[in-house]
Amino acid sequence: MIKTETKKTKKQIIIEEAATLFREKGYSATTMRDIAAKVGVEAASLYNHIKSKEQILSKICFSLADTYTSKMNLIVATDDTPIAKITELLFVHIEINAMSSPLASVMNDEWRHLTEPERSEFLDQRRTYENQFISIIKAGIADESLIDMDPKIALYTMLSSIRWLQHWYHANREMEVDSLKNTIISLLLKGIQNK
Amino acid sequence: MIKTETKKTKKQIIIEEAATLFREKGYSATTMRDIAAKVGVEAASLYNHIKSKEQILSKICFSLADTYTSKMNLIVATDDTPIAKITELLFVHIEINAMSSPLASVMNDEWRHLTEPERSEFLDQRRTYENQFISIIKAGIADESLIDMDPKIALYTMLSSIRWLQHWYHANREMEVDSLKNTIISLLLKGIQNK
DNA sequence: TATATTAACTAACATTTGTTAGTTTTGAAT
DNA sequence: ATTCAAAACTAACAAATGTTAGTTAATATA
Repeated sequence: MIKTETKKTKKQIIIEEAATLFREKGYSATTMRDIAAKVGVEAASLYNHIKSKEQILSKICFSLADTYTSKMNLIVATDDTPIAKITELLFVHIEINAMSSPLASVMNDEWRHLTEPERSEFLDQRRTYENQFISIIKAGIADESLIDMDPKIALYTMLSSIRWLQHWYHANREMEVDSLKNTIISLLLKGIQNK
Repeated sequence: MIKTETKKTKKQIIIEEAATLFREKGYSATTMRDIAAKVGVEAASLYNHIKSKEQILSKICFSLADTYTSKMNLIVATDDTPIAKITELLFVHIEINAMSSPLASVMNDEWRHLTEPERSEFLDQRRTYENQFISIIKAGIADESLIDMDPKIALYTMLSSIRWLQHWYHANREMEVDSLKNTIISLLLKGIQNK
């Protein structure tokens, strides 16, 4: 079969519907029959397209993890200032968490239901990403564009601060994405205090 | 039986062990038999102390929600400046998320498995809390101690930024809690950018 | 049209799940 | 020592779960 890019494969549809359910109810509380009903098919028919329930989760986690990884590699390769790099990375996180589907919620909250060896692979990939991010923060501290602080705390606080978007934003679409971006970035760079 | 405060009731033990498991594996993936094994008892014996699995979750969510609510009421009643109030509230959040048991994780991540009417009650209580917090932020914007920004974005970003502690901190106990507090508060008030 | 592959279906499976029933053990108060 | 309630136990349940087997319908290729 020729795969055109306009038409989604059934596998993709299954993964997307599953992701929506995983975000709503969590991985464990979502049954194959739930997913099948959303797709419009019997539960057993899902297995013509996917190998197992866990493979669906795996595909979700790694597809988004790969997106983050490749973005990071692009940004690392530039000779932007540390602050410019961080700003760009935060843009990526905001965009993915605010806009992109339920994938972000699922990757962030349900990865722990992966079994070995996928679980370790996922954590390795995440650790690599975090280390790259921390190097950028350290470079910013070194050239004194950032205040002297624990880079790990700074990283986790920044990344964590964006996570609420994945739960809240799709219910509050009235906010403009660009103003959202600017508000959050300004908050993280300059804080909330006046002067 | 006389309830002394030094000795935990079996019900409390069950709830604590359950909370640990709910944080590790999630509510749905935790079975009554898992909990029973941790308590050192058969699954059926749990029902001499608790009414249902969901009641355990309910107790966890509301006990911590009540802690937040009463802290908020204390702080609202003072005549501190908005920034002082916000700082104090953030201290509370940091302390609870970093120190206090698995309750925080469970309340934050597993409340959606509550069924009605508990689910709505919980959400009502949370909304009330958030509205009180937002009022404080608005007061700070009004007296120009805070920069002019969307109070909702500021609130969610700040509260969300602290959540990583519940997942990460108990694995990284070497950090001092006080320095952790100060770093995060400074980051949120003044940002990461130098000058 | 004939053929071969893809993907749907029904039926059933072996486990696992939360929970109840009924019984025995424990331990404190009389 | 006897009593009685609290709390443990064993056994079992009905429902739900992920998945497989076997079969039929749909669709693309020859």
